[in-house]
Amino acid sequence: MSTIYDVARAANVSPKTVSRVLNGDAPVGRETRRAVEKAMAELGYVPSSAARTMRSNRSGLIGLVTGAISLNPEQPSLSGLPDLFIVQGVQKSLEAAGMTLLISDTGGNADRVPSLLRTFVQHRVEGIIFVADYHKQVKLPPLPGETKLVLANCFDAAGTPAIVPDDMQGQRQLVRRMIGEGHRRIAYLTLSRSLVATGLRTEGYRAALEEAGLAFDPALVIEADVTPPDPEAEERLLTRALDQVLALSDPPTAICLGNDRMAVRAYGLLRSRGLELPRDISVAGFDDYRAIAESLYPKLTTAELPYAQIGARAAETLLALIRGEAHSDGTPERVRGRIAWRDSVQPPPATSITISSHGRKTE
Amino acid sequence: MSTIYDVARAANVSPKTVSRVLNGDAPVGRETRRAVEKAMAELGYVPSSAARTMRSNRSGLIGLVTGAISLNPEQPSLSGLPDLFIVQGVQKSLEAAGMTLLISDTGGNADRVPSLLRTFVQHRVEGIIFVADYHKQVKLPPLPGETKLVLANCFDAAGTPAIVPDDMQGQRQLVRRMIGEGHRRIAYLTLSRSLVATGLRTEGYRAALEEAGLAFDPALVIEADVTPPDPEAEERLLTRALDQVLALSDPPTAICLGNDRMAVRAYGLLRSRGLELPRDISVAGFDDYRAIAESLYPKLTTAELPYAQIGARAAETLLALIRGEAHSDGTPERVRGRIAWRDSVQPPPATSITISSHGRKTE
DNA sequence: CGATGTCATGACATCGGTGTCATAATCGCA
DNA sequence: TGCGATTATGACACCGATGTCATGACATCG
Repeated sequence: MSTIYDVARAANVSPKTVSRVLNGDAPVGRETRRAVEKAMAELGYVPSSAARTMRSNRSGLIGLVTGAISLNPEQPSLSGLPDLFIVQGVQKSLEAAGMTLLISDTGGNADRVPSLLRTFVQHRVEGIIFVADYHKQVKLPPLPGETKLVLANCFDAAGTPAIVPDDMQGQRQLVRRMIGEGHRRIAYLTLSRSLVATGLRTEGYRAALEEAGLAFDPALVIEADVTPPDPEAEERLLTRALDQVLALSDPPTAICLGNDRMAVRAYGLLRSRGLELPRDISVAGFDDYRAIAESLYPKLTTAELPYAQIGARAAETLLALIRGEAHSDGTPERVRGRIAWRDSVQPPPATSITISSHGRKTE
Repeated sequence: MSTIYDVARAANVSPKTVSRVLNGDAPVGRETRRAVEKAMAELGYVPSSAARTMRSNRSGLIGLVTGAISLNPEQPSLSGLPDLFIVQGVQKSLEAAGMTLLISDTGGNADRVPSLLRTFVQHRVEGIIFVADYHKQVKLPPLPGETKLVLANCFDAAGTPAIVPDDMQGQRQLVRRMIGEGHRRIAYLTLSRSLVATGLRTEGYRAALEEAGLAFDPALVIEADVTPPDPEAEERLLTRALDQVLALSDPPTAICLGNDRMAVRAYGLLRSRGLELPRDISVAGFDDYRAIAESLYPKLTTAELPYAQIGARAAETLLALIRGEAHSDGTPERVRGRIAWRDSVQPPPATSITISSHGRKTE
């Protein structure tokens, strides 16, 4: 593998001049530059980032830690893959900046984080991005002083720069739009209440109701999922919650589920109770897990978790930190997702509106 | 950041001795070792892989190219994520060997491969793994002579070491087991015939029939999907194919679909035709895309694509190559997946068996 | 016209490890 | 008991870039 010296010799210049051509950090004569470029091409020269790193302390590497890639046989694929979209977003932004991504996976085992970080330090990464599999608070092991760090899809108590999804706005927009379709009684069967997202989304749900002048009915909001995942409990909770809201004297015409996977199960349960979707009742998910949402019939209306954007923003924030631009105001940056409006939410059936004393629409 | 010299001074030894403690490549006195380790701990010393790479030409890095992480907005998530399990498998094996993974994503754009490879060369990766999003033949741009390369989930004409799923055996085992449940008429609605996997799986399907002494009926095998994905065409093809086999005078009691996503759609179509699953008809998928297979009702029986294992084998093969162990026999290594036997395949209904002239079972 | 600044280039030291070779002490065994 | 093998350690050069400083040729300006 040829070196900068080989190129210098071939172009009849000094190595330093070749370096200048490479980095464009000082003027180089037109003819000289041409000669150097020719020599580089002919020799197939590719600079060694190791050598550059050593002298200049810029490795061009960014470390990323995720638990995402990991498939945990015990714990199927609840969180699973989606946060890889975050990685994708990160990668795209970093590549544009000429950085290369070093990805490590905890394999679901938080104990391994220190060891992964050590590997990163060995490679002298210029910054680290920590990606969580779902919106949560984390506590990271202490990092060697100056390390630049950004959190994606999570945040910590120390005010480390963080990018998270705007769960509140997501649910709010979704419910607002459902109300726009004519729904007045909207149930919300949530993920485990222990999740950060659940609190925020419930806020969004209530905000949307309030804006529309609708009363908040606690009977319509039920925690119907658990963390960590447990197929049996999930089944039981969702079934009970569904039956509970359906049995209300004034039952909902639409149901929001905590995520798209819950929505899949809700489809099955509702059908087995003789309801036809989306005619008899509307259903909405959350996450926009496309492999699911687009395959179902009817195609699932849901709120997007803007993973790719979270990744992109995390990368941009980190690059800014590296450039030395102060950035952190201590509050996580919230990224708003789109509403994926598909077919599972339709205007409420006329009968239902009539039955419920909230009828205001015609026919 | 402290260096090996700092450690040497603190431990009162030469830098070379510290190096020996680090690498364990030469005997070091018990007391000396202890002193060095203490000094390293106190100084928080982490060796610079850049420096090591320069002198020893071992970067400890492996490059991995995938189109997988990429989300292509045009082309939803057909292939999408599953091959990330390959990455996971690779990572696990490499980490055990002390290697770090450099991951690059083509973003679905093959033109970017050369540029990604250049980045890898800059970082002096010791080998490269190329991961495809589905089993296919690929043609890679020429690599600088000696580069160690392994293909995962794909293969090329040049006989580059490659690891692929054993599609033939997967389908064969699946069908064999369905036959074991009593099915005699099994339809197979395949993915696009242009896919490598389709040919192999059809072979497997026929092999299983043959072993059971069942005749192969071409009317039961229909191409019912397209590549690249096109929601409209997919819908049309699957609908037509389903109706076609259901209308046969001797209709199937079970249907194999080309993948799990097709199975999801088949669930919907079959139900909308008044069939109850799994009572009236059995359905099987392929891939074992768990987020789907386990969420459906009934839970989908399917053949696993052993992504994690493919990744692990690819990593092991590459490590062997790097160690200089000749390995490539020019034929791709096939990795066999498990059958994920869930609830969607049940014994055929008695009536159906009676009607079909193949009846051999009772009741 | 001399002082100063910019362009273009090179010499040289240096980043932090490790390969090579040398050296001294100790050990095993003929 | 003597000699080759092994243990334990250090001196030194070197990997391939780049930072720093120096130098000469022009250009600009007061």
